[in-house]
Amino acid sequence: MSVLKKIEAKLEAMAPGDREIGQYIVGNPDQMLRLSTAALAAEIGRSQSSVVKFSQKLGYASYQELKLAVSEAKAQEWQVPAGVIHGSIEVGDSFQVILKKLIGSKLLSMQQTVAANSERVISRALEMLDGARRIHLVGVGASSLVARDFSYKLMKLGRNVLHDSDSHVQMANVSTLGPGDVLFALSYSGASIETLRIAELARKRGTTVIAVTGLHDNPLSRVADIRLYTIADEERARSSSITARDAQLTLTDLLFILLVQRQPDANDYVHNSEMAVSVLKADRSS
Amino acid sequence: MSVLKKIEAKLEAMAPGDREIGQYIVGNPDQMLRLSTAALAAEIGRSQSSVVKFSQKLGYASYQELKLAVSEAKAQEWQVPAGVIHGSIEVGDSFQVILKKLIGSKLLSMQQTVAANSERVISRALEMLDGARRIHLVGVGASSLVARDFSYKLMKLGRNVLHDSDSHVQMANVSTLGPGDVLFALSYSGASIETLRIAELARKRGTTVIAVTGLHDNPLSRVADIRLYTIADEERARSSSITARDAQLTLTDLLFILLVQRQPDANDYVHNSEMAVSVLKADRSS
DNA sequence: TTGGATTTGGAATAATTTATTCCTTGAAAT
DNA sequence: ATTTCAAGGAATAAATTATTCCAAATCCAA
Repeated sequence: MSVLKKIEAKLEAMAPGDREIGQYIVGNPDQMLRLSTAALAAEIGRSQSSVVKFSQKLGYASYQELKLAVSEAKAQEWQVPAGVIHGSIEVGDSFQVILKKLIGSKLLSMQQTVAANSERVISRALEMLDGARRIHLVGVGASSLVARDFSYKLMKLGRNVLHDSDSHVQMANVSTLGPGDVLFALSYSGASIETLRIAELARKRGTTVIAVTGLHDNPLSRVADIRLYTIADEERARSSSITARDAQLTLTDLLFILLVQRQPDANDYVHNSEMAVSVLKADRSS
Repeated sequence: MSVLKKIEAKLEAMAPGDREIGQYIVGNPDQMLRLSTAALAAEIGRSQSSVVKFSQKLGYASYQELKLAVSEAKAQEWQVPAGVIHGSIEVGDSFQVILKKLIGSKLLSMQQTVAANSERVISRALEMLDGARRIHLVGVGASSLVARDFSYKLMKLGRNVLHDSDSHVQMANVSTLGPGDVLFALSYSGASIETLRIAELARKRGTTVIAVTGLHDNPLSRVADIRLYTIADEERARSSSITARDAQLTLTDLLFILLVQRQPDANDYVHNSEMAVSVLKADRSS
């Protein structure tokens, strides 16, 4: 946990003097970094020594160490840039601000998505995908694109994959599935009717269903054998479809890479398929 | 630019003593953060005052300021986790390491991609897209998925969009284009034959061509009126298709958001299209 | 070359900052 | 009421940082 969070958490239990110091640091980390113990003490009307003692009570060897920790904490915060999480992209924003907010939201959804899925569940999903006779990928709308992207990657690994962007075709394909096959269903809402029906049908036929949905209760994940979750900033319609897609891609990319890890000859497959495609490239200098 | 890069750049022009100090800091930023001027001086066998002077020559008011700058620089580095840039995902990597590397590469390509396109070029592209009678999106393979994703978004804004994943159909569509239309062509290599031919044809018909390619010389961007660039970690086949796609998406997402910004009624369009889709959702609790 | 000018960089020292010690105060416990 | 102990500040010691000054090295121009 970052120092700032740690201080914030302990604030309650602190003596009044220490609390004032803590509040100041949490509230003004930037200033604090450029203040000496005496200056900080003056800022809040306390003694210089109390600031030093504050640092030590938190377990740091020196005030400088505390500063380093604060600096680091602020850095981690950059990762999820200040003001980004709670502020959607606004009409008045400058180009630079939009860039920061866009990348910030993307990063946040990626991080939260990987954090939302335990290694255990991921490796169960891997087992299933790895052992599957056939993998059927379903999704509609934007999720369909992610499904297709994942299907390309799985094909590169020589897997037996089924995907069509037309949900009727998807439905028709389900009737050929059975035990030993895997249905990989993507839907951020977890409520897309077509995807849901297909998952239900597959389940009935004994096919293992892996669902990738948002982290809210939803019908699709209730149907599934293995539940994977994606996190996007739901509130903001303007960016939500972007981050929901990024989250899904992060998850499928992760699964792909982990499959490559456990398939010794994966590089050959990938290499061969890339060679094959390169025949369709023009000479770059032509 | 980060202090470390700045120091590295100036290293050449420095006096021997300063160079030694600079090298140490660049090489051991972590240690440096915990060293006093005297300790750092002792470390490399120089005088304490020379360290102070070094800080001042770099334009910092004090050694502490330099430390803050270094700490910040290191923080930015964290964003692109240490070892990620130069290390691809290896077979022996643990789950946690893979997560970090994956997100690290994704973040890096997003950041570098937005940095690679000047605001000027982006706004020219926007002008074109905004004023276009029709927008024709082309791309094959993975780029086709990005093209489709972008086309969905443009449709949400009520734009006149043309896209088909079949390159023959794409080609057929080109013949209906003319001046006032825009061709948006995606290809990381910039050498996909179909996309290239389509772009050439469109150009001949007076259509404005916007190309999104990797940052190397390539035939597609040579044909284009407006050149946008994507950055991916080329070297590593295993992740390159992932980051190339992420870079393309970052760019198209950015364009989409900027279009929303300049279209006053955009929210209505987006809202309406989302309402329309929600008819196809099951009740989440059902 | 040679002699002045400039730069480099260290020693000494001043100034500032940090850490410790010691003491007072006040609140809780007995 | 007395003891105990935590809180917190004043004083001071220790350390770190900044400045000044000077010697040596280096660079130029004549």
